[in-house]
Amino acid sequence: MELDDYIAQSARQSQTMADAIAAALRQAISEGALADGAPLRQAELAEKFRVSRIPIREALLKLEREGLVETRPRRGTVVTALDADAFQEILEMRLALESLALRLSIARMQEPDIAAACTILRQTEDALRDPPTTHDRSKEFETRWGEVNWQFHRALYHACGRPRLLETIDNLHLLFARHLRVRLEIIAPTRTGHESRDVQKNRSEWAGVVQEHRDLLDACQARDVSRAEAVLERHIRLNGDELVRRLVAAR
Amino acid sequence: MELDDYIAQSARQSQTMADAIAAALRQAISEGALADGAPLRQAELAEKFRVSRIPIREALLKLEREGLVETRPRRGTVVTALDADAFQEILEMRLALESLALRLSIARMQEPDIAAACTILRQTEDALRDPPTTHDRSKEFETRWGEVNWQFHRALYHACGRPRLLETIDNLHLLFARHLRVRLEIIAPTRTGHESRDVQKNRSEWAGVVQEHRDLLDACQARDVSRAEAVLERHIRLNGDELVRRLVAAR
DNA sequence: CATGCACCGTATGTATACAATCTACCGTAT
DNA sequence: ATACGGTAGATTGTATACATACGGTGCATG
Repeated sequence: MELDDYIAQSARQSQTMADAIAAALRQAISEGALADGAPLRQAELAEKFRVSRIPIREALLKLEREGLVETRPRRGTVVTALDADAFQEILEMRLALESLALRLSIARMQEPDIAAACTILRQTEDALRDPPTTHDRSKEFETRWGEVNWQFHRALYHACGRPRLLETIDNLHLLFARHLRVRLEIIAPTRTGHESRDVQKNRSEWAGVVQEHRDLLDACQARDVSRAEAVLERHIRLNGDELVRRLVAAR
Repeated sequence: MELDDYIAQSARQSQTMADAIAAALRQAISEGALADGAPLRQAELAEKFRVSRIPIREALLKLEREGLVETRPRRGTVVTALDADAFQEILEMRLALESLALRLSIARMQEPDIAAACTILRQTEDALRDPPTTHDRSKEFETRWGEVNWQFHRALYHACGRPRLLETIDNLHLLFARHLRVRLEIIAPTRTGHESRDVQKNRSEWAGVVQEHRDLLDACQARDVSRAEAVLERHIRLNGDELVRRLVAAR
């Protein structure tokens, strides 16, 4: 997918070009279309998006805010590269803030909130029952699954009614997901002969995740804060530590 | 203090005008020189800072990132107004993240870190022993004290070695401190006749804060994580809840 | 042969100029 | 009198053009 395609999606729903471009770049970077440290030259992007460098610069500033890119004055902007330490740090922050959001959320959760989370959980299960067959669809599936997976978490936190907290959590997740994807591709690139085994392995991993989600929802319904937090902590830690381990092993 | 003065301070140490202007505006807003909801018109700022609107726009984008201002497309930028709920939210986030930072910090603290915190604590005590006499100096004193107070917290968290975490905490504190200042001015404006009583009251409050800081440092030296966290939580909560109470009572 | 310096290409930072849109005011019609 | 629509002013968003600093290459020199 080229940058040109990203822009078309968000062009009309944003009120300014800078916003649309920021959204397009955000998605492109998040999907791993640009490698760690890849330079983002203003003139090049301006040509691609058919705008001047002004909205490009403003879009890059927004991305810098989110930690997706880094700019050194007069030396340009590059996609942020996160090492294992940074990954660990983001994980710890997620743990602290998502625990907080969950705790606050449980106290204020109503029926509709639980119903929404339940619906998404079912979608997750459906997605899991319909595994990808070809290699091309495997990656698409992975992306889709990652999204719906995060939607579930968001649904649980939504009732907390803390906009800044939710925004920060979203931001951290974005960073997390991007580097999760990039690193996994580097560490375990899907080779032609090993597709099915990789998918198989992921399927069983994901089944575990779904189970944890179910536990989480149960605890929320029961308004059992301490159990919910324990499950969430374990949930995040399991996935995160697993990855940090692979990262450390790979370097 | 006029905006022109702010710029002079940071003009030479920043590499771009946008950065310098962002720093100047940040300080101005933080000090409460601009009221909640005050409009920041680009042309006006451009004239004040003797630059074009381009670096102004970029500075405003940086401030938007930090939550100090809010921009609605084609409708301009205003200083962010925080209500009691937002204040509560920021307090909760501080609690979660500062606890995390402190916990991580204690595990990695070395002698120099403790010595640095100790030095700052002593400065705090000195500042307290030298109270302001005139009304003009009272506000200046308050600002200075707030800074050194925060420096102590920073010193404690510094050893954690988590740059993103520290940045986020700093950002939250900036928002917190700004609105603390603005709200207190609104709620209890220092009238000519009541200066000394106000200062007196603040002095006893602050003495309590210093005592808590000492407890905190003790717990860190003893590497007693749970005690340190308990003291910190109580410390932040006391100050915060006190303010939220006043805010709610005042509206 | 290594090292330091000067020049040039390239990319970013900023100024000026133009376009688009929002707000406020005023006139008109009901 | 009030509500509605249109126009003018002001303000933001973007394009184009210019200024400036960084990095590399080549040459001169010790």
